[in-house]
Amino acid sequence: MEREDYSQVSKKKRSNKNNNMDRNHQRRFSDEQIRLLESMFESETKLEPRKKVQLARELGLQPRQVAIWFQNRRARWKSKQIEQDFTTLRAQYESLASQFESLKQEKQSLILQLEKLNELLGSSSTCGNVTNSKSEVKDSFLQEGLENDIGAMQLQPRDDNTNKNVGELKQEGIGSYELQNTIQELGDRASLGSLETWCRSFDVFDQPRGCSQWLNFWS
DNA sequence: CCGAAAACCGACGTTACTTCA
DNA sequence: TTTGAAGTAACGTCGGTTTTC
Repeated sequence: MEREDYSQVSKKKRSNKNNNMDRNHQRRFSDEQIRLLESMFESETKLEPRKKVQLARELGLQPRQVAIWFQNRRARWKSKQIEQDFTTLRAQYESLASQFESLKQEKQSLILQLEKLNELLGSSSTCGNVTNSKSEVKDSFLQEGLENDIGAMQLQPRDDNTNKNVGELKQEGIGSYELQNTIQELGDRASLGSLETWCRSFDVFDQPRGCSQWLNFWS
């Protein structure tokens, strides 16, 4: 259906508040005019003065009207872009937040394991006999059922001991000093700051198009 | 060549109005 | 029929760039 020109809507009373002729002439451009303007905008969002005059002549409009249409069209395009960017960033944020939540849970579980290991270490150090304490620790590992959980974890390769998993260390018969180092490693792994600092470590919010404002918005 | 004034242009915010649910 | 939200053409202002003198 064709759009109605405002000038043709005789039934409607027009306000006399505004005396400007342009505002009373034609409220909406015709479908054909819009179609041409849109196709022009698709090829170039800014018009050269000569093209503007030519297009205005083709459309039966004033060059000023064409210029204003392009200005408004650019503004509409920009706000659409902002809307799309917002949707994308929100999706990214939600995905990161969920990853963060699961890491927090992992952290909690690591802390629990640490506490148990510290308890074991405390009770073994009171004994004073290294050989005994080693076997007690081993027995306790088996009793607590931690062997599978912790033994499966590959530690960061910082030195000879931490490059091995706990199961291997136990096979070699580790002492309480080595065990403490191992616990320290676990503690390092379990340290998790805020979502923001965690994200920054991946440069997630260091994208070029002003993402800090979104971060501020969501934080 | 340099600098001030004028002209031009685009972005942005706003207004007045229409359309539609 | 009324009303509020959304869309749109046009405007005013401001700041940056180019042109003119």
